[in-house]
Amino acid sequence: MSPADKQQRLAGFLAAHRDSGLPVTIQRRAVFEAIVERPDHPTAEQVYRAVRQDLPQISRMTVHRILGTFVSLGLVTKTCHPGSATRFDPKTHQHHHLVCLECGTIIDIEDSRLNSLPWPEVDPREFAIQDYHVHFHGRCARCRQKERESARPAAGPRGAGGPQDT
Amino acid sequence: MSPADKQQRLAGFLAAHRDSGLPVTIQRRAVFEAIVERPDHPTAEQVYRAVRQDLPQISRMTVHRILGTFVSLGLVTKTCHPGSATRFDPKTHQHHHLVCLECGTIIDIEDSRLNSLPWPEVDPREFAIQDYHVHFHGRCARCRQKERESARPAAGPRGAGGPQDT
DNA sequence: GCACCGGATGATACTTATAGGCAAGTAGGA
DNA sequence: TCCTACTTGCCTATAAGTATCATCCGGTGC
Repeated sequence: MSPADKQQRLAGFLAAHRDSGLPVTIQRRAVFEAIVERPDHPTAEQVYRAVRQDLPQISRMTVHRILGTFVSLGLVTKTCHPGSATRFDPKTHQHHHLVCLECGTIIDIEDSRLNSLPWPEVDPREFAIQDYHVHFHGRCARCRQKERESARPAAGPRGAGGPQDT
Repeated sequence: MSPADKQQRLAGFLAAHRDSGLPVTIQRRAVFEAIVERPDHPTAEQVYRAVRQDLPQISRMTVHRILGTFVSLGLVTKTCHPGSATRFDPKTHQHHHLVCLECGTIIDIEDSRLNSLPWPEVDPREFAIQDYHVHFHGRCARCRQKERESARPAAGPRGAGGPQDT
């Protein structure tokens, strides 16, 4: 994330607080800075550990509460993957995800073709659709590499840079 | 689910166990029967409660283990929604979900237009996509009804059948 | 029908994630 | 600078999921 982008996100953060009448505490600022800098999709626990580098006395509970506040302010979105804790995504515009079925890594996808899908024909009295999100499931490079290495333990898995057969 | 469908699913269950060399225990059979009968997407805890009606002595641990086994056998799929526990879906063919952002209810969508989406252009060395899943977010009828009722507490929220303004 | 074996089960305790209450502290405005 | 309302940090509690290990049971060979 470029410094200019970061400044812009920070301005949005301040504006959202002003508009809602919420005070801008150093904890909120620290949590926000910790989350916008990350390219990944951290869990509350990961955010907590990152924030503790700046604010060692912050409590886990506070991080949870602040992340909840950010979600209601629309500053971050919640996402999740079966078998792992709730993750927080600093991107709020429409985008989609690649999810590794083994390690749970989430990778962002920006593909405009996916932003204009047909909405299913649902009776609006039954369900009011607001937006959608596509999860592509599969296996990331690291997990596939690990699998290749463990599949041939006797054939020299570290040999000559490894066979790039994909 | 019709009795014929259920018989077919049960046959698939038995075949999957035979093919994998796994024993068919009464616990596994009970968990499977509890999950195929449900039209919703129960959590492990809900499956546990349902199974206890037939097998009061079954442990929560066993239900978790059996559901994990079923996922690896491909008999059920895991799904999840931020803020709620992992849910299990007895449907294994490609389908999509409506997810209520308030109560977490998950409703199945069968819309063939969503089954042939363009896959994003990802370097196959970076990520091997296997399948995908579309989540539509919004609010279900019950939550919207509740909101309407709480939005006008002084205007007679129970009056004359309620204004059907949707 | 019976015995055996490997894997499954059940009880318990443990870990992790999240929530509520309350006193003390702090941001922001007068 | 002071005041007030909101936030924070701590403690405890709850829920979901996991690890371990002795015991039990399904499946198979005899």
